[in-house]
Amino acid sequence: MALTSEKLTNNQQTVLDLLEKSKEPLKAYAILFDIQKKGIKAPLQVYRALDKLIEIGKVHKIESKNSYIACEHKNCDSSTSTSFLICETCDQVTELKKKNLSEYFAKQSVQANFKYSKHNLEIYGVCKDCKNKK
Amino acid sequence: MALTSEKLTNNQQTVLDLLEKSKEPLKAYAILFDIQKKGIKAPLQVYRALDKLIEIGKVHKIESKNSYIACEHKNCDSSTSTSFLICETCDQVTELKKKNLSEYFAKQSVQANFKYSKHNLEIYGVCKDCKNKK
DNA sequence: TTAAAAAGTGTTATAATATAACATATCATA
DNA sequence: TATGATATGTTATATTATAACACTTTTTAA
Repeated sequence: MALTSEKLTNNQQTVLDLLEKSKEPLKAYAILFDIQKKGIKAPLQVYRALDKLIEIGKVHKIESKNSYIACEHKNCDSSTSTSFLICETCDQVTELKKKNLSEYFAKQSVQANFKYSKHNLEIYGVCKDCKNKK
Repeated sequence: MALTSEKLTNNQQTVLDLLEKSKEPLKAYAILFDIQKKGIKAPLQVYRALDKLIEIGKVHKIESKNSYIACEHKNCDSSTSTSFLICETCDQVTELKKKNLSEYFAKQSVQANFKYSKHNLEIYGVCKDCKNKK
């Protein structure tokens, strides 16, 4: 079965729905707090749902913030690489398409005699909206 | 006073010495365990030393591994950006020089109308040594 | 179709990572 | 030498994440 049409369980769908509604990345315990009304009571239920969603590429983890965000790309079927623009002012996160970047990193890696497999990139700065507000 | 000649305190020097001896990145509690014989007894003492060492650019954090590594570059005076090659086989980490990468990311950011400030890049793959061992 | 395998659930407990708060000490420097 | 900044030692606690186990549901394939 294609990953993109994979059927989610209730817990997985509940967590994904919340992340897709959110403008910012959410922390696991913030997710837990928000969905307790839907019968999810324990951290493990959240972490297990997140693990699966990450595995199928619907959710990404932002490592430097211990936060999770729904993938913005339609039909994303991969959890391998992630690239983000993170606004230091408003915490909004934008996901970069990764094809060019992956190719660039693969090239850079070759120079170090290193076989590229995947990457996480977190770029910090000021987003469009916050630049304009100044 | 130039950052590169900044005098370290005993705790800071003890933590830095350990990280510089290590082939791999170390976790905070692993550092604590290793230096308890030197009078450091509590996690906070380690975290405070790490905070300072990171601030002056002598140590970097590898976010996806919650681990810390001594900077390989002489006279590194900045904690802003980091770029690593991380071997999935042996856990060795190589730090990439960041100038080219920073310029590249700054350019990529402009396209998204985003003002680049700094980045963390973690590239996973197989290092030279592990490729050869196969 | 049904038995076996795989995946998911609910729950309690606990591990691993990191910071708060506060009293005291050290050090640079004016 | 006092004063302000930085660091220290300590206890307690917050935050993030996983282990273990019994049970249920779904998928697969004989």
